[in-house]
Amino acid sequence: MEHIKIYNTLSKQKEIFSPINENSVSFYLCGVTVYDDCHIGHARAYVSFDVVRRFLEYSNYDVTFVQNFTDVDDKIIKRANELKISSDELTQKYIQHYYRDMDKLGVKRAHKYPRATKYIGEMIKLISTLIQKEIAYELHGDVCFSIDKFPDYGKLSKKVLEDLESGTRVEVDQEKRNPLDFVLWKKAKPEEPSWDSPWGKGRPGWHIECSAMAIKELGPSIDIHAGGIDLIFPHHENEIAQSESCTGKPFSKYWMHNGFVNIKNQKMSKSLGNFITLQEILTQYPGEVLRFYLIKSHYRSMLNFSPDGIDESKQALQRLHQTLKTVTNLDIPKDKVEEFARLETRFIEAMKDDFNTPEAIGVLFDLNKLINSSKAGVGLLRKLGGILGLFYDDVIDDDIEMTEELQLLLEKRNKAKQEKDFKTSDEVRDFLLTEYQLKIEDTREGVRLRRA
RNA sequence: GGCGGCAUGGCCAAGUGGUAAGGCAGAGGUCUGCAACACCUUUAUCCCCAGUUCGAAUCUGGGUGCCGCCUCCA
Repeated sequence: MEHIKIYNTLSKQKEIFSPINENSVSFYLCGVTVYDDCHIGHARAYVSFDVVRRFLEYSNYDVTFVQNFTDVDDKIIKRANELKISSDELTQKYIQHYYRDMDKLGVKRAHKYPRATKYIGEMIKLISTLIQKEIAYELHGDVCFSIDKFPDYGKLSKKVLEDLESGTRVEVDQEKRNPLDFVLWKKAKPEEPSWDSPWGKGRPGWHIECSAMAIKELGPSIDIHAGGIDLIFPHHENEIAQSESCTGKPFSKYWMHNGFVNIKNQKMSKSLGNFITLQEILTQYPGEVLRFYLIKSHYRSMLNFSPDGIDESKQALQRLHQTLKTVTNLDIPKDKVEEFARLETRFIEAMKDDFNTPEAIGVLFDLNKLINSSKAGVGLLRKLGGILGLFYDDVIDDDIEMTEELQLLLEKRNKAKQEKDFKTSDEVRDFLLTEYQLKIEDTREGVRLRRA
């Protein structure tokens, strides 16, 4: 396979990836609304597309990666009011938390993190254009997008308008021209952050920000636009409608969407309240273990979260690390060049096929076996792991604080072992296990403590 | 009600027309005072029924079960 294939939500099939301009790739990823901590679902999205980005970069594309922060929104206003702080204070805090969590997961920083509130001017321009073109209309200080003016409406989500209209869950505002028309600009209510506009004080609707930021930072037509599967409708559908109506150009060539993280067979989401924050999980597991767990299944499939799964991942990842630690020869032995090359090809082919990380990880374990049996060639493992964003930490064991007491116990056991007083040495081991929940392992590199 | 996705060994998970990758757990072995770790070896015919085909987990039709979207959501 020569080309990278990407599953495009727009066509519902895998397509050969061919960016608009030769070697450069413009990549826009929908970021978080910063009113709360990120959970495992967010991690999946950002890790998934981090892998996509890394592989494109590995394939010599010059990637410009932009990811927004939504820092104006109903939930932000509500939360800020509850906490009696400003929206700005609230969003600053969670933006920092975002960086903190993603750094631990080894997610590369975007080239730019535009924030919605810094692009109000751009949004007003877009909305004005839409009004001029009579695609948008004012309604009591709000501005709505008239979906009937965009014939392609529904092309991303494959929705049929009539079906949507009959849906019982769509709240019908009688005055809208079409019940499905969405708000571009919201009239200000008292006590809310607001900006001046040709239509009076107000704030932007949700969808317009991404159009404004993507167009401003990456141009009217971008290569890849990505986000969670839940954003397909209405968010991305609306982005397409407003952007393409405005510029007259295709908004994004490829649309990529990651599947959900479920927990107990139910979508993990803030509204359902069944989420586990990254902060929580990252106190129990190293970031790399969670990363490994997430990319162990394909980014488009559903992932049913379970702690057992993470334990399993930890165990598996540890084997790779062990090889990295014990095999020191980076070079591939001369008589096994072909065998190594075959594995490398398999890995790259898997990645080229819509970023098949589970398959690629499978190859990593075959490679692991080959390296161990030939006691050499560990450089390739490090390289391929790097494409997946693994091995950024050399140690994945939890840090165990070496207290004086622990130190004494270990010395006592060592001494007993040397004197072949195994009764005492076993007592120390049992003691550590029951009192500290720590396991002792005698490795070639010496004694190691692990959490039981 | 409309639209879409999924169903592979005890668990997780690739494969999507040519006779089932990989991981975890389990078993056997090497190592070890014993363990653990690590390493080596080993373990399935793919939800059900009918059909297409020389050949299907992979295609078609019909079931059953689970999930998601249609409202803010990665």
